[in-house]
Amino acid sequence: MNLTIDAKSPLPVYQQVIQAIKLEVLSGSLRDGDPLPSIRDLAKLLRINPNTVAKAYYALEAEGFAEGRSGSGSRVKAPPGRQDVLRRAMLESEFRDFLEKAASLGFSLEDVRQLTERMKK
Amino acid sequence: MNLTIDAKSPLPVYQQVIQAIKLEVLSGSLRDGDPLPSIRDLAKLLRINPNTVAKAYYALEAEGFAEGRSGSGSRVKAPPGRQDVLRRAMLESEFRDFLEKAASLGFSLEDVRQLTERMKK
Amino acid sequence: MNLTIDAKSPLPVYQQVIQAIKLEVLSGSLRDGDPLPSIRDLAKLLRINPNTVAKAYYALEAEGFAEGRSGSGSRVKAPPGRQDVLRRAMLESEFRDFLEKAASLGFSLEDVRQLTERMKK
Amino acid sequence: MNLTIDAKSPLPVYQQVIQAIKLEVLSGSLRDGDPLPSIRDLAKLLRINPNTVAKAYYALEAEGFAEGRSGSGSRVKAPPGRQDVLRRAMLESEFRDFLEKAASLGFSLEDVRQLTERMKK
DNA sequence: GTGGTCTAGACCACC
DNA sequence: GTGGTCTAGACCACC
Repeated sequence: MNLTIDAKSPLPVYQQVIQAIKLEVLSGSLRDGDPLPSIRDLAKLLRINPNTVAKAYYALEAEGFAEGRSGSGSRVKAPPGRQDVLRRAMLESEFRDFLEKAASLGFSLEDVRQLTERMKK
Repeated sequence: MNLTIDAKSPLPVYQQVIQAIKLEVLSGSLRDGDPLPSIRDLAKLLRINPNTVAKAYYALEAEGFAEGRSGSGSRVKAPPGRQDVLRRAMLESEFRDFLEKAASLGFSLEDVRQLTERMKK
Repeated sequence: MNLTIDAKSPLPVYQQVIQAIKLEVLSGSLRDGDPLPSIRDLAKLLRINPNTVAKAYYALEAEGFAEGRSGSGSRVKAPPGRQDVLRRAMLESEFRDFLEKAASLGFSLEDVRQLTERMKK
Repeated sequence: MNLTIDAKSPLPVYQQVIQAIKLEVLSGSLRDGDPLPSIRDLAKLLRINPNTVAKAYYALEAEGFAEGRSGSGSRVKAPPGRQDVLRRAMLESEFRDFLEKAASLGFSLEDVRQLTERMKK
Protein backbone atom coordinates (compact mmCIF):
# COMPACT_ATOMS: atom_id res chain seq x y z
CA MET A 1 0.00 0.00 0.00
CA ASN A 2 1.56 3.21 -1.16
CA LEU A 3 -0.94 5.98 -1.29
CA THR A 4 -0.98 9.62 -0.42
CA ILE A 5 -3.85 12.01 -0.02
CA ASP A 6 -3.88 15.38 -1.68
CA ALA A 7 -6.07 17.57 0.47
CA LYS A 8 -6.11 20.26 -2.20
CA SER A 9 -7.34 17.95 -4.94
CA PRO A 10 -10.85 18.60 -6.17
CA LEU A 11 -11.34 14.81 -6.02
CA PRO A 12 -12.93 14.05 -2.64
CA VAL A 13 -10.64 12.31 -0.19
CA TYR A 14 -12.70 9.15 -0.01
CA GLN A 15 -12.62 8.91 -3.80
CA GLN A 16 -8.85 9.29 -3.76
CA VAL A 17 -8.72 6.30 -1.44
CA ILE A 18 -11.00 4.32 -3.74
CA GLN A 19 -8.91 5.19 -6.80
CA ALA A 20 -5.64 4.35 -5.10
CA ILE A 21 -6.80 0.94 -3.97
CA LYS A 22 -8.34 0.12 -7.33
CA LEU A 23 -5.04 0.99 -8.98
CA GLU A 24 -3.18 -1.27 -6.58
CA VAL A 25 -5.51 -4.11 -7.49
CA LEU A 26 -5.36 -3.51 -11.23
CA SER A 27 -1.58 -3.11 -11.22
CA GLY A 28 -1.23 -6.36 -9.31
CA SER A 29 0.24 -4.83 -6.14
CA LEU A 30 -2.79 -6.06 -4.26
CA ARG A 31 -4.10 -9.50 -5.08
CA ASP A 32 -7.29 -11.37 -4.41
CA GLY A 33 -7.50 -12.19 -0.73
CA ASP A 34 -4.82 -9.78 0.43
CA PRO A 35 -5.77 -8.05 3.66
CA LEU A 36 -6.50 -4.34 3.51
CA PRO A 37 -5.32 -2.22 6.42
CA SER A 38 -7.96 -1.80 9.07
CA ILE A 39 -10.13 1.28 8.76
CA ARG A 40 -8.58 2.81 11.86
CA ASP A 41 -5.01 2.06 10.79
CA LEU A 42 -5.43 3.51 7.33
CA ALA A 43 -7.16 6.56 8.78
CA LYS A 44 -4.25 7.11 11.13
CA LEU A 45 -1.72 6.60 8.33
CA LEU A 46 -3.43 9.06 6.00
CA ARG A 47 -4.40 11.39 8.84
CA ILE A 48 -8.02 11.38 7.84
CA ASN A 49 -11.15 10.44 9.71
CA PRO A 50 -12.04 6.75 10.07
CA ASN A 51 -15.50 7.52 8.68
CA THR A 52 -13.91 8.71 5.46
CA VAL A 53 -11.96 5.48 5.08
CA ALA A 54 -15.07 3.49 5.95
CA LYS A 55 -16.95 5.28 3.20
CA ALA A 56 -14.24 4.34 0.71
CA TYR A 57 -14.19 0.70 1.86
CA TYR A 58 -17.97 0.57 1.67
CA ALA A 59 -17.87 1.80 -1.92
CA LEU A 60 -15.12 -0.66 -2.82
CA GLU A 61 -17.28 -3.47 -1.47
CA ALA A 62 -20.26 -2.26 -3.47
CA GLU A 63 -18.08 -2.32 -6.59
CA GLY A 64 -16.74 -5.78 -5.82
CA PHE A 65 -13.15 -4.73 -5.10
CA ALA A 66 -13.19 -5.63 -1.43
CA GLU A 67 -14.96 -7.71 1.12
CA GLY A 68 -15.14 -7.16 4.84
CA ARG A 69 -16.64 -8.82 7.82
CA SER A 70 -17.15 -7.27 11.19
CA GLY A 71 -14.40 -8.36 13.48
CA SER A 72 -12.16 -9.90 10.90
CA GLY A 73 -10.93 -7.04 8.77
CA SER A 74 -11.32 -6.32 5.07
CA ARG A 75 -9.81 -8.20 2.18
CA VAL A 76 -9.14 -7.49 -1.48
CA LYS A 77 -11.47 -9.10 -3.96
CA ALA A 78 -10.04 -8.96 -7.47
CA PRO A 79 -12.92 -8.46 -9.87
CA PRO A 80 -13.69 -11.15 -12.40
CA GLY A 81 -12.12 -10.60 -15.80
CA ARG A 82 -8.50 -10.45 -16.75
CA GLN A 83 -6.59 -7.76 -14.86
CA ASP A 84 -4.28 -6.95 -17.78
CA VAL A 85 -7.27 -6.20 -19.99
CA LEU A 86 -8.72 -3.88 -17.36
CA ARG A 87 -5.37 -2.15 -16.85
CA ARG A 88 -4.99 -1.59 -20.59
CA ALA A 89 -8.53 -0.24 -20.79
CA MET A 90 -7.84 2.22 -17.98
CA LEU A 91 -4.61 3.36 -19.62
CA GLU A 92 -6.34 4.01 -22.93
CA SER A 93 -9.18 5.82 -21.23
CA GLU A 94 -6.71 8.10 -19.43
CA PHE A 95 -4.81 8.63 -22.67
CA ARG A 96 -7.93 9.70 -24.51
CA ASP A 97 -8.64 12.20 -21.73
CA PHE A 98 -5.13 13.57 -22.11
CA LEU A 99 -5.42 13.81 -25.90
CA GLU A 100 -8.61 15.80 -25.47
CA LYS A 101 -6.89 18.33 -23.27
CA ALA A 102 -3.96 18.49 -25.70
CA ALA A 103 -6.40 19.10 -28.53
CA SER A 104 -8.08 21.95 -26.70
CA LEU A 105 -4.62 23.50 -26.31
CA GLY A 106 -4.20 23.14 -30.07
CA PHE A 107 -1.87 20.15 -30.12
CA SER A 108 -2.28 17.12 -32.36
CA LEU A 109 -1.59 13.44 -31.78
CA GLU A 110 1.56 13.96 -33.82
CA ASP A 111 2.70 16.69 -31.40
CA VAL A 112 2.14 14.27 -28.54
CA ARG A 113 4.09 11.56 -30.34
CA GLN A 114 7.02 13.91 -30.75
CA LEU A 115 6.80 14.76 -27.08
CA THR A 116 7.19 11.09 -26.13
CA GLU A 117 10.16 10.80 -28.49
CA ARG A 118 11.88 13.76 -26.87
CA MET A 119 11.26 12.47 -23.37
CA LYS A 120 12.72 9.09 -24.22
CA LYS A 121 16.13 10.61 -24.78
CA MET B 1 -16.29 29.87 -27.29
CA ASN B 2 -16.80 26.17 -27.23
CA LEU B 3 -17.11 24.86 -23.74
CA THR B 4 -19.25 22.34 -21.96
CA ILE B 5 -19.94 21.87 -18.28
CA ASP B 6 -19.88 18.51 -16.55
CA ALA B 7 -22.10 18.80 -13.49
CA LYS B 8 -20.82 15.49 -12.14
CA SER B 9 -17.16 16.43 -12.36
CA PRO B 10 -15.44 16.84 -9.03
CA LEU B 11 -13.98 20.05 -10.43
CA PRO B 12 -16.35 22.84 -9.34
CA VAL B 13 -18.36 24.36 -12.16
CA TYR B 14 -16.86 27.83 -11.81
CA GLN B 15 -13.39 26.32 -12.11
CA GLN B 16 -14.43 24.48 -15.23
CA VAL B 17 -15.43 27.83 -16.69
CA ILE B 18 -12.09 29.36 -15.69
CA GLN B 19 -10.14 26.47 -17.21
CA ALA B 20 -12.08 26.55 -20.45
CA ILE B 21 -11.54 30.26 -20.98
CA LYS B 22 -7.86 30.05 -20.13
CA LEU B 23 -7.48 27.29 -22.69
CA GLU B 24 -9.18 29.44 -25.31
CA VAL B 25 -6.75 32.21 -24.60
CA LEU B 26 -3.65 30.03 -24.58
CA SER B 27 -4.69 28.23 -27.75
CA GLY B 28 -5.22 31.54 -29.47
CA SER B 29 -8.97 31.18 -29.98
CA LEU B 30 -9.45 34.20 -27.79
CA ARG B 31 -7.06 37.09 -28.21
CA ASP B 32 -6.16 40.16 -26.25
CA GLY B 33 -9.07 42.57 -26.32
CA ASP B 34 -11.68 40.11 -27.59
CA PRO B 35 -15.00 40.54 -25.82
CA LEU B 36 -16.14 37.84 -23.45
CA PRO B 37 -19.84 36.93 -23.55
CA SER B 38 -21.91 38.74 -20.98
CA ILE B 39 -22.38 36.96 -17.69
CA ARG B 40 -26.07 36.47 -18.41
CA ASP B 41 -25.50 35.13 -21.92
CA LEU B 42 -22.86 32.65 -20.85
CA ALA B 43 -24.99 31.52 -17.91
CA LYS B 44 -27.93 30.91 -20.23
CA LEU B 45 -25.72 29.08 -22.72
CA LEU B 46 -24.22 26.78 -20.11
CA ARG B 47 -27.45 26.51 -18.10
CA ILE B 48 -25.74 27.51 -14.92
CA ASN B 49 -26.38 30.27 -12.45
CA PRO B 50 -25.16 33.77 -13.36
CA ASN B 51 -23.49 33.96 -9.96
CA THR B 52 -21.30 31.04 -10.96
CA VAL B 53 -20.20 32.75 -14.16
CA ALA B 54 -19.59 35.98 -12.30
CA LYS B 55 -17.37 34.13 -9.86
CA ALA B 56 -15.35 32.68 -12.74
CA TYR B 57 -14.96 36.07 -14.45
CA TYR B 58 -13.91 37.62 -11.19
CA ALA B 59 -11.22 34.97 -10.75
CA LEU B 60 -10.05 35.44 -14.34
CA GLU B 61 -9.65 39.14 -13.69
CA ALA B 62 -7.68 38.43 -10.55
CA GLU B 63 -5.37 36.21 -12.56
CA GLY B 64 -4.96 38.78 -15.30
CA PHE B 65 -6.82 36.88 -18.01
CA ALA B 66 -9.69 39.30 -18.30
CA GLU B 67 -10.65 42.80 -17.48
CA GLY B 68 -14.01 44.45 -17.36
CA ARG B 69 -16.14 47.05 -15.81
CA SER B 70 -19.77 46.53 -15.13
CA GLY B 71 -21.78 48.17 -17.87
CA SER B 72 -19.21 47.74 -20.57
CA GLY B 73 -18.74 43.98 -20.59
CA SER B 74 -15.57 41.98 -20.03
CA ARG B 75 -12.65 41.65 -22.35
CA VAL B 76 -9.86 39.16 -22.73
CA LYS B 77 -6.48 40.20 -21.48
CA ALA B 78 -3.79 37.89 -22.76
CA PRO B 79 -1.17 37.56 -20.06
CA PRO B 80 2.31 38.83 -20.75
CA GLY B 81 4.75 36.22 -22.05
CA ARG B 82 4.69 34.26 -25.25
CA GLN B 83 1.51 32.25 -25.66
CA ASP B 84 3.21 29.35 -27.41
CA VAL B 85 5.61 28.92 -24.51
CA LEU B 86 2.72 28.84 -22.04
CA ARG B 87 0.78 26.40 -24.20
CA ARG B 88 3.76 24.11 -24.41
CA ALA B 89 4.25 24.29 -20.65
CA MET B 90 0.65 23.34 -20.01
CA LEU B 91 0.87 20.45 -22.45
CA GLU B 92 3.95 19.10 -20.74
CA SER B 93 2.42 19.49 -17.31
CA GLU B 94 -0.66 17.55 -18.40
CA PHE B 95 1.57 14.93 -19.98
CA ARG B 96 3.50 14.45 -16.77
CA ASP B 97 0.22 13.97 -14.91
CA PHE B 98 -0.81 11.35 -17.43
CA LEU B 99 2.55 9.56 -17.19
CA GLU B 100 2.15 9.40 -13.43
CA LYS B 101 -1.21 7.69 -13.73
CA ALA B 102 0.20 5.33 -16.35
CA ALA B 103 3.07 4.50 -14.01
CA SER B 104 0.74 3.71 -11.16
CA LEU B 105 -1.02 1.29 -13.51
CA GLY B 106 2.35 -0.29 -14.18
CA PHE B 107 3.01 1.19 -17.64
CA SER B 108 6.29 2.77 -18.71
CA LEU B 109 7.04 5.72 -20.98
CA GLU B 110 7.89 3.14 -23.63
CA ASP B 111 4.42 1.60 -23.30
CA VAL B 112 2.93 5.04 -23.81
CA ARG B 113 5.13 5.67 -26.85
CA GLN B 114 3.88 2.45 -28.39
CA LEU B 115 0.33 3.52 -27.66
CA THR B 116 0.82 6.74 -29.63
CA GLU B 117 2.32 4.77 -32.50
CA ARG B 118 -0.66 2.44 -32.62
CA MET B 119 -3.13 5.33 -32.52
CA LYS B 120 -1.39 7.10 -35.39
CA LYS B 121 -2.33 4.34 -37.78
CA MET C 1 -44.47 10.44 2.20
CA ASN C 2 -45.64 8.47 5.17
CA LEU C 3 -42.79 6.77 6.92
CA THR C 4 -41.82 6.13 10.47
CA ILE C 5 -38.56 5.02 11.96
CA ASP C 6 -38.37 2.20 14.46
CA ALA C 7 -35.29 2.88 16.54
CA LYS C 8 -35.47 -0.57 18.07
CA SER C 9 -35.53 -2.40 14.76
CA PRO C 10 -32.42 -4.41 13.97
CA LEU C 11 -32.64 -2.92 10.47
CA PRO C 12 -30.36 0.13 10.45
CA VAL C 13 -32.16 3.45 10.33
CA TYR C 14 -30.77 4.46 6.96
CA GLN C 15 -31.95 1.14 5.52
CA GLN C 16 -35.41 1.74 6.91
CA VAL C 17 -35.44 5.03 5.03
CA ILE C 18 -34.30 3.30 1.84
CA GLN C 19 -36.96 0.60 2.17
CA ALA C 20 -39.71 3.07 2.90
CA ILE C 21 -38.95 5.22 -0.12
CA LYS C 22 -38.57 2.21 -2.41
CA LEU C 23 -41.98 1.01 -1.27
CA GLU C 24 -43.49 4.41 -2.00
CA VAL C 25 -42.07 4.26 -5.50
CA LEU C 26 -43.15 0.69 -6.18
CA SER C 27 -46.62 1.26 -4.77
CA GLY C 28 -47.01 4.31 -6.96
CA SER C 29 -47.25 6.84 -4.13
CA LEU C 30 -44.10 8.44 -5.44
CA ARG C 31 -43.71 8.81 -9.19
CA ASP C 32 -40.88 9.52 -11.53
CA GLY C 33 -39.79 13.11 -11.12
CA ASP C 34 -41.57 13.75 -7.82
CA PRO C 35 -39.44 15.79 -5.44
CA LEU C 36 -38.14 14.07 -2.33
CA PRO C 37 -38.06 16.09 0.87
CA SER C 38 -34.76 17.83 1.42
CA ILE C 39 -32.22 15.93 3.49
CA ARG C 40 -32.55 18.41 6.32
CA ASP C 41 -36.35 18.41 6.29
CA LEU C 42 -36.64 14.64 6.33
CA ALA C 43 -34.04 14.44 9.07
CA LYS C 44 -36.01 16.90 11.16
CA LEU C 45 -39.27 15.06 10.46
CA LEU C 46 -37.84 11.67 11.44
CA ARG C 47 -35.71 13.11 14.22
CA ILE C 48 -32.57 11.55 12.88
CA ASN C 49 -29.27 13.00 11.79
CA PRO C 50 -29.03 14.61 8.33
CA ASN C 51 -26.03 12.40 7.61
CA THR C 52 -28.19 9.34 8.04
CA VAL C 53 -30.73 10.61 5.55
CA ALA C 54 -27.93 11.59 3.18
CA LYS C 55 -26.59 8.05 3.37
CA ALA C 56 -30.00 6.68 2.43
CA TYR C 57 -30.42 9.13 -0.45
CA TYR C 58 -26.94 8.31 -1.67
CA ALA C 59 -27.79 4.61 -1.72
CA LEU C 60 -31.09 5.28 -3.49
CA GLU C 61 -29.20 7.19 -6.16
CA ALA C 62 -26.73 4.35 -6.56
CA GLU C 63 -29.66 1.98 -7.04
CA GLY C 64 -31.34 4.26 -9.53
CA PHE C 65 -34.33 5.20 -7.38
CA ALA C 66 -33.43 8.84 -6.97
CA GLU C 67 -31.44 11.61 -8.49
CA GLY C 68 -30.15 14.71 -6.81
CA ARG C 69 -28.18 17.75 -7.73
CA SER C 70 -26.51 20.12 -5.36
CA GLY C 71 -28.66 23.12 -4.82
CA SER C 72 -31.79 21.83 -6.46
CA GLY C 73 -33.02 19.02 -4.25
CA SER C 74 -33.52 15.32 -4.94
CA ARG C 75 -36.09 13.74 -7.18
CA VAL C 76 -37.59 10.29 -7.56
CA LYS C 77 -36.39 8.24 -10.48
CA ALA C 78 -38.66 5.30 -11.12
CA PRO C 79 -36.51 2.39 -12.22
CA PRO C 80 -36.98 0.99 -15.72
CA GLY C 81 -39.31 -1.98 -15.90
CA ARG C 82 -42.98 -2.17 -15.11
CA GLN C 83 -43.76 -1.14 -11.55
CA ASP C 84 -46.57 -3.63 -11.15
CA VAL C 85 -44.25 -6.50 -12.03
CA LEU C 86 -41.73 -5.32 -9.46
CA ARG C 87 -44.43 -4.88 -6.81
CA ARG C 88 -45.73 -8.39 -7.43
CA ALA C 89 -42.19 -9.79 -7.25
CA MET C 90 -41.60 -8.07 -3.91
CA LEU C 91 -44.90 -9.35 -2.54
CA GLU C 92 -44.06 -12.91 -3.50
CA SER C 93 -40.58 -12.65 -2.08
CA GLU C 94 -41.97 -11.42 1.24
CA PHE C 95 -44.57 -14.17 1.17
CA ARG C 96 -41.96 -16.86 0.67
CA ASP C 97 -40.04 -15.43 3.65
CA PHE C 98 -43.19 -15.63 5.72
CA LEU C 99 -43.93 -19.19 4.62
CA GLU C 100 -40.44 -20.19 5.67
CA LYS C 101 -40.98 -18.85 9.17
CA ALA C 102 -44.37 -20.54 9.30
CA ALA C 103 -42.76 -23.81 8.26
CA SER C 104 -40.15 -23.58 10.98
CA LEU C 105 -43.02 -23.16 13.44
CA GLY C 106 -44.51 -26.31 12.02
CA PHE C 107 -47.29 -24.75 9.94
CA SER C 108 -48.07 -25.69 6.35
CA LEU C 109 -49.24 -23.63 3.40
CA GLU C 110 -52.68 -25.07 4.08
CA ASP C 111 -52.57 -23.71 7.64
CA VAL C 112 -51.71 -20.30 6.24
CA ARG C 113 -54.53 -20.50 3.74
CA GLN C 114 -56.98 -21.23 6.53
CA LEU C 115 -55.59 -18.27 8.44
CA THR C 116 -56.36 -15.94 5.53
CA GLU C 117 -59.86 -17.38 5.29
CA ARG C 118 -60.52 -16.76 8.96
CA MET C 119 -59.20 -13.21 8.79
CA LYS C 120 -61.43 -12.40 5.83
CA LYS C 121 -64.51 -12.83 7.92
CA MET D 1 -31.22 -28.85 15.62
CA ASN D 2 -31.41 -27.44 12.13
CA LEU D 3 -30.33 -23.85 12.04
CA THR D 4 -28.26 -21.68 9.77
CA ILE D 5 -26.67 -18.32 10.37
CA ASP D 6 -26.85 -15.45 7.92
CA ALA D 7 -23.86 -13.24 8.60
CA LYS D 8 -25.30 -10.48 6.42
CA SER D 9 -28.62 -10.35 8.19
CA PRO D 10 -29.25 -7.16 10.14
CA LEU D 11 -30.41 -9.40 12.97
CA PRO D 12 -27.36 -9.94 15.21
CA VAL D 13 -25.97 -13.46 15.09
CA TYR D 14 -26.64 -14.18 18.74
CA GLN D 15 -30.27 -13.19 18.25
CA GLN D 16 -30.53 -15.51 15.27
CA VAL D 17 -29.37 -18.31 17.54
CA ILE D 18 -31.94 -17.36 20.17
CA GLN D 19 -34.74 -17.22 17.61
CA ALA D 20 -33.81 -20.55 16.08
CA ILE D 21 -33.78 -22.36 19.39
CA LYS D 22 -37.02 -20.78 20.49
CA LEU D 23 -38.62 -21.96 17.27
CA GLU D 24 -37.35 -25.50 17.87
CA VAL D 25 -38.94 -25.44 21.29
CA LEU D 26 -42.25 -23.98 20.15
CA SER D 27 -42.50 -26.33 17.20
CA GLY D 28 -41.87 -29.26 19.49
CA SER D 29 -38.56 -30.32 17.95
CA LEU D 30 -36.92 -29.61 21.28
CA ARG D 31 -38.74 -30.66 24.42
CA ASP D 32 -38.49 -29.88 28.06
CA GLY D 33 -35.34 -31.47 29.43
CA ASP D 34 -33.68 -32.15 26.08
CA PRO D 35 -29.96 -31.38 26.14
CA LEU D 36 -28.73 -28.42 24.12
CA PRO D 37 -25.46 -28.88 22.25
CA SER D 38 -22.43 -27.66 24.14
CA ILE D 39 -21.40 -24.09 23.49
CA ARG D 40 -18.23 -25.25 21.77
CA ASP D 41 -20.00 -27.79 19.58
CA LEU D 42 -22.67 -25.38 18.43
CA ALA D 43 -20.05 -22.69 17.79
CA LYS D 44 -18.05 -25.10 15.65
CA LEU D 45 -21.17 -26.23 13.80
CA LEU D 46 -22.28 -22.67 12.99
CA ARG D 47 -18.73 -21.41 12.51
CA ILE D 48 -19.25 -18.59 14.93
CA ASN D 49 -17.44 -17.54 18.05
CA PRO D 50 -18.19 -19.49 21.25
CA ASN D 51 -18.75 -16.17 23.01
CA THR D 52 -21.64 -15.52 20.66
CA VAL D 53 -23.26 -18.86 21.47
CA ALA D 54 -22.69 -18.31 25.16
CA LYS D 55 -24.44 -14.97 24.90
CA ALA D 56 -27.43 -16.62 23.22
CA TYR D 57 -27.64 -19.39 25.84
CA TYR D 58 -27.40 -16.84 28.59
CA ALA D 59 -30.32 -14.90 27.09
CA LEU D 60 -32.35 -18.10 26.65
CA GLU D 61 -31.84 -18.85 30.33
CA ALA D 62 -32.95 -15.35 31.26
CA GLU D 63 -36.10 -15.87 29.22
CA GLY D 64 -36.78 -19.26 30.76
CA PHE D 65 -36.16 -21.32 27.63
CA ALA D 66 -33.08 -23.08 28.93
CA GLU D 67 -31.26 -23.86 32.10
CA GLY D 68 -27.76 -25.04 32.67
CA ARG D 69 -24.82 -24.98 34.94
CA SER D 70 -21.31 -24.83 33.59
CA GLY D 71 -19.85 -28.29 33.65
CA SER D 72 -23.07 -30.13 33.19
CA GLY D 73 -24.32 -28.66 29.89
CA SER D 74 -27.52 -26.81 29.15
CA ARG D 75 -31.00 -28.25 28.91
CA VAL D 76 -34.20 -27.05 27.30
CA LYS D 77 -36.84 -25.67 29.60
CA ALA D 78 -40.19 -25.43 27.86
CA PRO D 79 -41.93 -22.33 29.15
CA PRO D 80 -45.16 -22.73 31.04
CA GLY D 81 -48.29 -22.42 28.92
CA ARG D 82 -49.50 -24.55 26.10
CA GLN D 83 -46.99 -24.77 23.26
CA ASP D 84 -49.63 -24.88 20.55
CA VAL D 85 -51.13 -21.63 21.78
CA LEU D 86 -47.72 -19.95 21.72
CA ARG D 87 -46.98 -21.32 18.27
CA ARG D 88 -50.27 -20.05 16.96
CA ALA D 89 -49.63 -16.64 18.51
CA MET D 90 -46.22 -16.40 16.84
CA LEU D 91 -47.66 -17.43 13.49
CA GLU D 92 -50.34 -14.77 13.68
CA SER D 93 -47.86 -12.14 14.74
CA GLU D 94 -45.63 -12.95 11.77
CA PHE D 95 -48.65 -12.93 9.50
CA ARG D 96 -49.68 -9.49 10.65
CA ASP D 97 -46.16 -8.26 9.92
CA PHE D 98 -46.38 -9.71 6.45
CA LEU D 99 -49.80 -8.17 5.82
CA GLU D 100 -48.41 -4.80 6.81
CA LYS D 101 -45.63 -5.07 4.23
CA ALA D 102 -48.14 -6.25 1.65
CA ALA D 103 -50.34 -3.27 2.44
CA SER D 104 -47.48 -0.83 2.04
CA LEU D 105 -46.94 -2.35 -1.41
CA GLY D 106 -50.58 -1.70 -2.13
CA PHE D 107 -51.90 -5.26 -1.76
CA SER D 108 -55.01 -6.21 0.21
CA LEU D 109 -55.79 -9.24 2.30
CA GLU D 110 -57.81 -10.48 -0.66
CA ASP D 111 -54.72 -10.26 -2.88
CA VAL D 112 -52.85 -12.33 -0.33
CA ARG D 113 -55.63 -14.89 -0.17
CA GLN D 114 -55.50 -15.27 -3.94
CA LEU D 115 -51.75 -15.71 -3.70
CA THR D 116 -52.15 -18.65 -1.32
CA GLU D 117 -54.73 -20.16 -3.64
CA ARG D 118 -52.39 -19.96 -6.59
CA MET D 119 -49.50 -21.44 -4.65
CA LYS D 120 -51.61 -24.38 -3.51
CA LYS D 121 -51.87 -25.65 -7.07
C1' DG E 1 -32.11 27.29 0.62
C1' DT E 2 -29.84 22.51 -1.62
C1' DG E 3 -26.75 18.22 -1.60
C1' DG E 4 -21.70 16.61 -0.76
C1' DT E 5 -17.95 15.96 2.17
C1' DC E 6 -15.47 15.74 6.34
C1' DT E 7 -14.16 15.60 11.35
C1' DA E 8 -14.68 14.06 16.14
C1' DG E 9 -16.42 10.95 18.88
C1' DA E 10 -19.67 7.41 20.39
C1' DC E 11 -21.85 2.68 20.81
C1' DC E 12 -22.73 -1.93 18.89
C1' DA E 13 -21.88 -6.87 17.50
C1' DC E 14 -18.33 -9.91 16.77
C1' DC E 15 -13.46 -11.60 17.49
C1' DG F 1 -8.85 -5.78 18.09
C1' DT F 2 -12.56 -5.48 13.67
C1' DG F 3 -16.26 -3.21 10.66
C1' DG F 4 -21.09 -0.85 10.91
C1' DT F 5 -23.94 2.74 12.36
C1' DC F 6 -25.14 7.06 14.24
C1' DT F 7 -25.01 11.87 16.14
C1' DA F 8 -23.52 16.69 16.17
C1' DG F 9 -21.70 20.05 13.82
C1' DA F 10 -18.86 22.18 10.24
C1' DC F 11 -17.56 24.00 5.52
C1' DC F 12 -18.13 23.93 0.49
C1' DA F 13 -20.26 24.75 -4.20
C1' DC F 14 -24.36 25.95 -6.22
C1' DC F 15 -29.05 28.20 -6.11
